Amino acid sequence: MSDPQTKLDGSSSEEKQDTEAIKIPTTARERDELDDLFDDFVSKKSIFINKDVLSIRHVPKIIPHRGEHIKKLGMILAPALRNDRPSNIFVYGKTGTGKTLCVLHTLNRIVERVKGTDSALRFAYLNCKLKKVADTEYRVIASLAKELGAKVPVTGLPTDEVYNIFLKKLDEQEQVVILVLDEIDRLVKKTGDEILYSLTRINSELKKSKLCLIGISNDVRFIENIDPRVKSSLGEEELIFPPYNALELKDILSERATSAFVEDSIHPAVLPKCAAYAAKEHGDARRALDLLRVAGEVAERAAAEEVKMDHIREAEDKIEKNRILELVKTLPNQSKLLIYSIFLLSKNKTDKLITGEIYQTYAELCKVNDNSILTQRRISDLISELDMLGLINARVISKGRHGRTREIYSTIPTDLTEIISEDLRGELRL
DNA sequence: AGGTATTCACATGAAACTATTCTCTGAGTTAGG
DNA sequence: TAACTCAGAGAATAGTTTCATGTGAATACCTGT
Repeated sequence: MSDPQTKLDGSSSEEKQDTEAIKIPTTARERDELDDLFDDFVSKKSIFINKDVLSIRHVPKIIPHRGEHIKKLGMILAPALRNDRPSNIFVYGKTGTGKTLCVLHTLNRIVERVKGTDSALRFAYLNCKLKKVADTEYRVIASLAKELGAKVPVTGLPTDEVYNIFLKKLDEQEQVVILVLDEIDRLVKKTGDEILYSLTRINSELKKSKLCLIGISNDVRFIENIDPRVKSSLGEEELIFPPYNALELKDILSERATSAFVEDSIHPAVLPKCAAYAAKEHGDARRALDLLRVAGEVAERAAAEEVKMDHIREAEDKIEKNRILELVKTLPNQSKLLIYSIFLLSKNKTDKLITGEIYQTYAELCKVNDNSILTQRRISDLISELDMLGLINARVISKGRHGRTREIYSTIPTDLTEIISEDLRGELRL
């Protein structure tokens, strides 16, 4: 999959089968533009060697500028090698600072080390952000139990029953189990800290096995307002991941770029530019990698042999547009109607809009679309939400005798509003 | 001219209501001993 | 008989509505010069 050569081979043979299946004799067809395009693509050298290296899921062998952290993690977790319980760890850092990466890397290495010996050690990783998987107490415990190989029904059992199943499975054999709870702050925000309390207390109920918890959070204030008992036991060891600065980001990028791109296919100014862009956004390595990947794709599509600054600029634009598009797509229907009315109004009007006229347009749209009309009170809240998302700009002003209202204008570039409007029109049957 | 009161058009808060999702329970079903 | 499945009840939650109160400055009105 990762090797472009095999990928191309695979798809071309598939294509052949397909054409045979629907019985279009290739010889009878005139060569057309598409054939040329495919030929071009196949014959041309790709500037990528392995694009997967730039994806978020990729776990690289070398993690630059996190040596200290990995070492510390290793030191804390090392007792597991001797079948002792390592201290619980609380890991904190903003998104894209390499928390998850370092933890998984260290755990993989430990498991690798244990392989072949008789000490039993395993780890389970759970991302609490994922809806429908780990966003309630029941689901977390059920997922954990599943990770350990127990069968748990999706619903129908009392929580403590699932808890018992989990406990039983855990205590089946003599082993050290390391539990990684990623984005633990979300879990606690949604369900409270009871699970954490029971998980931190679980060791006293276990006879054979030992459990070690690693909590990963994006939010440092999170640890301040949880149950002090949980706090002290989860935070036996704490590890803070500071954001990367531009120089470190550049190192990370060049590290990955060497295995992702063909040699000499990146203009020297490109990596610093990517790094600077991400450093601006609180040192998020994810962003930097994303930008580089998209820039590479842009360059490849433009048949360039080198990723240049122009490609970066285009990629930046593209990523931003994608972000907005995704954001709008995931909005609830009522908000979509609202934003569509804002687009409609701002098309015919140059100056700023106010809540009242938006509400009117929205109400009419609802009628046409056979949708229930929300109250102005609610719309007022929805407008604030759109403002927080950065889709519109709104501020409260007082117009004296003419009352107090919000001044609103869309911050989305006009060419994008056209695209979104088209989408919405189709989706909302307007 | 200067000061005060009014007024507009919503903003903002709190409480109440509603629909949906979770969790729990008990009853029915199934499979294996 | 244990394990599983499932429907229904109650609890929790998110989304909304209703009602009440707050807000800031343009404007209307008043007062004294």
